[in-house]
Amino acid sequence: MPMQQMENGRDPERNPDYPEAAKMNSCQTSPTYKTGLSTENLQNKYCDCFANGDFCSNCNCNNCYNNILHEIERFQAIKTYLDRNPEAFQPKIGKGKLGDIKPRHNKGCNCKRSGCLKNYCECYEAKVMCSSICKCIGCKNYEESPDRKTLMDMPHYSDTGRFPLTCISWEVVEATCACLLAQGEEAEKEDCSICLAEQMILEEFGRCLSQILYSEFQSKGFQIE
DNA sequence: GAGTTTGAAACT
DNA sequence: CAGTTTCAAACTC
Repeated sequence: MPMQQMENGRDPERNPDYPEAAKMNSCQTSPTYKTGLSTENLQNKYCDCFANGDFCSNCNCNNCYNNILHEIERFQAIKTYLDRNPEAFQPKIGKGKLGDIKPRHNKGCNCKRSGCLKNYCECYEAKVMCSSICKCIGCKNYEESPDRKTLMDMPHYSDTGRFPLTCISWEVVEATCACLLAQGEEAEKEDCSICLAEQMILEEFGRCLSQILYSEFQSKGFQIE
């Protein structure tokens, strides 16, 4: 393959020999990248697909090297990043310190102006609290923050058609898991079949969900029929 | 949809 | 390590 063709990859504007590329750039949920993954342009950490260790597929990126056709270049880029930072491809959200239940951002954020209450903040975007490893200024994304609570209580479900997640606290999650475990143990004690055990656990999960929603509606003053 | 703001990542 | 630049997403109008 000629060098120019290699460099232009599957970009239909730059490489007329890849007319099918136009069909492939249909990324709806993933981001759109101008740089893609290029051996010349190692700023490829801007690409979430690459950062997550995934191949680009159905993205709109131009001159993309993050695909099976450029496996060698991709491998070299991965190696470069791992040499520089062995944790480069680890997920950003980890479990925090040993024994911690709540997840936290592995590197922490560096927000200066958003108060960590907008999606610019990686912690806020991942729905985790900022922690001691964050270097943010004017942080309002902590458990007792009144600003955060106000934001969480905002009825944004009215325009999205969804309910806020504030009803599902970690305590609720833990309680639900405990109920499901107890149900599983009971099924085991009674020597139920796997099929029946699954059914019992699912039914218990349904009851838990109902109770969560019931409590949430009541606390918000909704009428329950 | 265009322009602005923001912060992560890369670079110096 | 700190300051600067680049980039793409979030946000605003």
